[in-house]
Amino acid sequence: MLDLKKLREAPDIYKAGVASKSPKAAEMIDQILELDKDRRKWVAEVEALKAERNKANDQIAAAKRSGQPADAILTAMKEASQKIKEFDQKVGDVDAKIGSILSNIPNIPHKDVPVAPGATGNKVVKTWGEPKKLGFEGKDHLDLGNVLGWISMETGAKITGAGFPVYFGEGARLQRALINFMLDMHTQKHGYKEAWSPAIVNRASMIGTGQVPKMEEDMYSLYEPESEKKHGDFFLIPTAEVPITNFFRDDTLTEEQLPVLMTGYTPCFRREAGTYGKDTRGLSRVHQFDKVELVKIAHPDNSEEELETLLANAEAVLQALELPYRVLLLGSGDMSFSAAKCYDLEVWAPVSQKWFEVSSCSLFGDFQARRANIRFRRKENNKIDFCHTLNGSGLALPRIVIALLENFQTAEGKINFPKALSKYLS
RNA sequence: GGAGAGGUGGCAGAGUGGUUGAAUGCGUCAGUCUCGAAAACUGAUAUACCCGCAAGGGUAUCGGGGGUUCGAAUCCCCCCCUCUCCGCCA
Repeated sequence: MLDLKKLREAPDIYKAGVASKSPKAAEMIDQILELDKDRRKWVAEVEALKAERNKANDQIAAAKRSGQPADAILTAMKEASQKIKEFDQKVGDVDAKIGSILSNIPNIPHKDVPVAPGATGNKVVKTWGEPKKLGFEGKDHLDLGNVLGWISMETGAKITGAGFPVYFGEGARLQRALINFMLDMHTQKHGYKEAWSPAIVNRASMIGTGQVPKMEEDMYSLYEPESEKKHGDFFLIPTAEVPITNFFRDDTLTEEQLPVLMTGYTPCFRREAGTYGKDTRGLSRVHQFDKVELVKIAHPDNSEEELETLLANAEAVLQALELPYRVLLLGSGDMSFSAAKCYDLEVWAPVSQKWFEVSSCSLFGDFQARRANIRFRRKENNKIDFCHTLNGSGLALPRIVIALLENFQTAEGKINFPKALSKYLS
């Protein structure tokens, strides 16, 4: 959620910022400013009326106490109250309109972000390791997974539907191994506190981190509007970012508590509507997957540095797994709705001959904190201010499995997992 | 799922239609006292929004939403949450 006050003061800066992510959304800013003018007019009027009514109420109370009649004020106030109700309605309507438009306007990019449409602004800022050459004709991850009996897309399709992989044997164990390996690293080496959370959240949480209302269609929803019985307005989480960030919704933290560093494993559920036929082979794009997430609630003064360490924490996983990767700084057109600055980590798969995105490390500024009302109190002046939020995958499993299988396969069709995993796979 | 009790400021806890943004206690902060500290005393101690350069003024907020009323923490309705008992269950 953008700050309406700042938007009012510097509309052009915001318009340019929003336009660099979504030209269409930028048009909505003028609408908002118009409505805001309206709103303030009505607020001023209704509040003046209420002030009058409050005074009259005191008079009525005083009259009653001393046994005087108050009929004249009473009838006058009856009318005023009717008017107040009408004006309140108007204010409420405008508020709702502003709120619904504002909640559909994306965050504006940080100054470091290249401004360019689509993915054209993305910049490779780092590469680590050498893209591997196998020296023999390898299989891609799905063929390997099938031959080894570790991955079955067919079984998943039978019990659920397309895009729900089932893992068997060592393939199943590999999931557990990766989750434990990553959680141990982040809690023991990087100072994160582990959380284990529900995978179902309410609407307020989805709004808090920005998935709803804009991307509601991409979310699995448990709401059944046509049903007589209530099933609650619930969603399956698309990422642990949602529950973990919302732990702090409506909280006012002390300055000493910042930064909050939290990690957690959860399953993630994504409808991926409209992406059919694009990079969908095997594990590249699935509807349910597992992920270890990193979340930070940071002080606004040093949130940019926190993004760099968050990125380094995610990179450490890939380095330990000896997987060649590159870091992309996303351009404005390719960033997610809520992000102000975002790095993608992409890992190389030598048989698929592709880079696979395994992590997005994002700084949201106060965009999510405003929506979720996550604040802190400054020690020096006792004033309350919004926190900054950050998060990044650390990491998502399926594409790591792709990279592990393809990079570490032997000519004999076996997998020689990197040392870092031996403790978890032995 | 059934029955009951409850949800008030940072915390505890009054308040059942009118000078209650909310008694009182605790906590916190500042001051007095002290070599310093404790104690005691004095004062301060919410958030959001609107008007205003500011000083300041105004409005709203007692789990959330709606209603009754000139006026709601207080009355009515719906929802959420917590606790106790029963049922069910990994």
